[in-house]
Amino acid sequence: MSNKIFNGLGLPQEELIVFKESLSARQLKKGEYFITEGQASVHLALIESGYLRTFHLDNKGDEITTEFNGPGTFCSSYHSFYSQLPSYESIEAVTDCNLFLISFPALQKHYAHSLQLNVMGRKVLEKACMDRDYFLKRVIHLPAKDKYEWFLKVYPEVYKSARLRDIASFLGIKPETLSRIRRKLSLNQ
Amino acid sequence: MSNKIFNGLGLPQEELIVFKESLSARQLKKGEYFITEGQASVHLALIESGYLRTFHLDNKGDEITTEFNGPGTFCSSYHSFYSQLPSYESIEAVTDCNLFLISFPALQKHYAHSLQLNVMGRKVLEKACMDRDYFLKRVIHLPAKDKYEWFLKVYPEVYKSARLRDIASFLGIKPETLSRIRRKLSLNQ
DNA sequence: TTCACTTTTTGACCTAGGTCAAAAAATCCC
DNA sequence: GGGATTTTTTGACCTAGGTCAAAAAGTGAA
Repeated sequence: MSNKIFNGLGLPQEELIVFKESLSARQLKKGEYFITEGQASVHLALIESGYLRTFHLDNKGDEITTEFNGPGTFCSSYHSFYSQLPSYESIEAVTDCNLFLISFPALQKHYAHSLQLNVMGRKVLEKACMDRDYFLKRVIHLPAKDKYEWFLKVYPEVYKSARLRDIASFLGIKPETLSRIRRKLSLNQ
Repeated sequence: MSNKIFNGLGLPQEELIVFKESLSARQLKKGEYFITEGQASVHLALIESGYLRTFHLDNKGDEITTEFNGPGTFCSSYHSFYSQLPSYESIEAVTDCNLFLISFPALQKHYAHSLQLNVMGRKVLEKACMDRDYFLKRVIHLPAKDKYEWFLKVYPEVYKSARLRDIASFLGIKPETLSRIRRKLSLNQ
């Protein structure tokens, strides 16, 4: 079983073995849901392969994509997972995925006993926090074309498999606008 | 010394006493800087009273305010504090402030020994992460007027002391636009 | 392969919010 | 308290990106 993912966690060998025992493997086909709006999210996923998309409906009923997550990262509806309240968002497989799942109670049990696992949790959150910070501070207010170019750099894999309209809503622009940007970029060479 | 702030941290009494020994008090007058762009941020602040504003300069040289922090919360340039690299943002007192500071090495020492402190650190980050998530997912793309009304609800205190232009850049709109929104809202009754 | 359905593209038009400049109001500080 | 400085307000105008509708291109199940 893919050790690359696990070594990236920074857990000492002994702790890692114990942690792994709480994981269960899960496969998702493209289009299947990992989390459905309205249900509390019981599991946190560690992505081994594939990409997931987080989205919710706005007040007009349109889907707004808010996250793409790939290999080596944790994925869940943060709000729902930490509060154990119903999720206001859904998470769908953009491609076929292999996940490792850990349940909320199992994770809490580890947190209560293991300092190292808390350190890991803290670091994962620090990164998540800094990523959101960066997006909020440096990306969200750029003109549409610049946002798309940023996306191509940061999510080169997602670009290949996600729908144009999901990429558009992720960047806060309309599909028509993104389509026009793509045409303009392809004309430029 | 203000116990309300400390009891909110969820540390058991013994740990709290040890933690407090690493803190030093600091006062800031309105307008004074806590963190200056370009310098590594050595301290994390726990705010006892007052409000702080985090901002950076965009490529046109305009200030972009990205955070307001108030009593009971931790404040620092996250990126700089966790990486110990020079900060790309500054933090300024919006009102007179009373802070408790802890240095990076002191915090790391506590983290290495105390499970409870790790739990606290993780929970603070979970909240910070969820707040950013919410802002990014549910607020940033609202029309200007709705964003301002959200701000009034969530930051009623900041509204009283912060400059209009800082609130505007925080919401990603121009001061002229916010001024017009305020007029419209005041006409509506 | 074809038919039904979904997604993307294109065109014509519109509007929220940006820009620029100048007046008015608020704040600072000697 | 008064003159300098900063911030906010207002008006006239502009533009990036949104809206609506219809055609074209993809996708997929039978």
